[in-house]
Amino acid sequence: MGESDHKTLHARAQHTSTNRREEILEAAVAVFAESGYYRATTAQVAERVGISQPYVYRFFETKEALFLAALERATDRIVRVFSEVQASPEQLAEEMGRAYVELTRTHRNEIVLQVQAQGIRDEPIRQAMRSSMRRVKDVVTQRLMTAGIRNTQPQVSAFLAKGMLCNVAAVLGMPELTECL
Amino acid sequence: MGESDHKTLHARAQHTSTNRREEILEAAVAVFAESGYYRATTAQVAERVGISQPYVYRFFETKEALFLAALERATDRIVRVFSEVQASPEQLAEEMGRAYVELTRTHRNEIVLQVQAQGIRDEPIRQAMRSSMRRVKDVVTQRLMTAGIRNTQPQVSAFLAKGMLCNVAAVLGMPELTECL
DNA sequence: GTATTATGTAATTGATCAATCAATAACATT
DNA sequence: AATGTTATTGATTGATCAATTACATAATAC
Repeated sequence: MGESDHKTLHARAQHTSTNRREEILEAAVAVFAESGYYRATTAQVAERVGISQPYVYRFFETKEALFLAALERATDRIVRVFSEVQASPEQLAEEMGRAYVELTRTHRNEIVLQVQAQGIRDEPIRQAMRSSMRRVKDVVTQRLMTAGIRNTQPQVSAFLAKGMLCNVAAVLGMPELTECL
Repeated sequence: MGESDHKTLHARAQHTSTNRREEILEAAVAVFAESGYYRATTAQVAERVGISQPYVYRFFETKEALFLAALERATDRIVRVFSEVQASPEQLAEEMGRAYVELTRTHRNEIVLQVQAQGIRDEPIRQAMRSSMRRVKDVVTQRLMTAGIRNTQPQVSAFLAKGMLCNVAAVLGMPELTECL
């Protein structure tokens, strides 16, 4: 569905509709990551932005829709990071791994969101997570293939596997799990 | 903490206190796995056992305590499975992998519980999950070391990583993620 | 300078649940 | 029968929240 709807993009940080949407989304990432999808309240999100709770519903139809948007933003960033890594074919996988570890530091909240969403049983969220996994798998596959790496699939799987362990390590705060990757 | 409290252990499947506890725990695994920790209600668990909702609280002080017990049961089984695998040193890791994939089929619900718990932000549950990861890591390390495998840590990490991807594949119902491991 | 739209809030509702409590039924033991 | 214990429930409460409604104010246009 729609997400790019910017008419007004003055340099000034005005409270335009689009800005608000962004602010809310950013607050949502933080609040959901901190409290988890179910315990997080729309009031918390509102408070963080400095608006009233009902006003959130001007921008997102439901709490679920808000969460899905936050989740998509996280997936977008992961895909973007992978697609932007520059390295020689021999070092590509390694560099992408490094970039991901970096991501778990700079945008931990978005990673936390992904791990949370993996465990959520609501069908729309499960679907979003399946889509997320597919998108990430696809970009990794495409990059490794373009780099001319043979027998791509096992490499991709191993790469994703490491990513999943990274995630858990980040979420649980257990860096020791990640050391020997 | 305490769990063995059996005075009456007739062959007969009476409604002894211990039996009830087990029944509730088993129901809880299923209900939590199906609905997720937060959406699952103690009433659902009770209904599944065929008892009243308040009666659940005779056996578990809080919903959280019930979830923690269910989670521990899941971890126990994983650890047990790994500790019981028999194979030559060269095939040990491979066989343990196979055993785990088998586990994700025979006791999917318990695996689902683990993935869910990874994303839950309540401190007692996070602690339980850290403990769970440590226990699993320890048993894998111990087995690989005992089998005389050199440079254990990287092997262990790679093994755990694959496990995490297995989990996600199982939870999201995406077997294709697991094929090329 | 009034109509209209965008930006916002306060107040409220309707539903859901975890948890408690007082009571009862069923079963042993003496 | 009297006494005690174990297993169990119905009724209720207290709190939390997503979502709605109805109202207010500021900006823009006409």
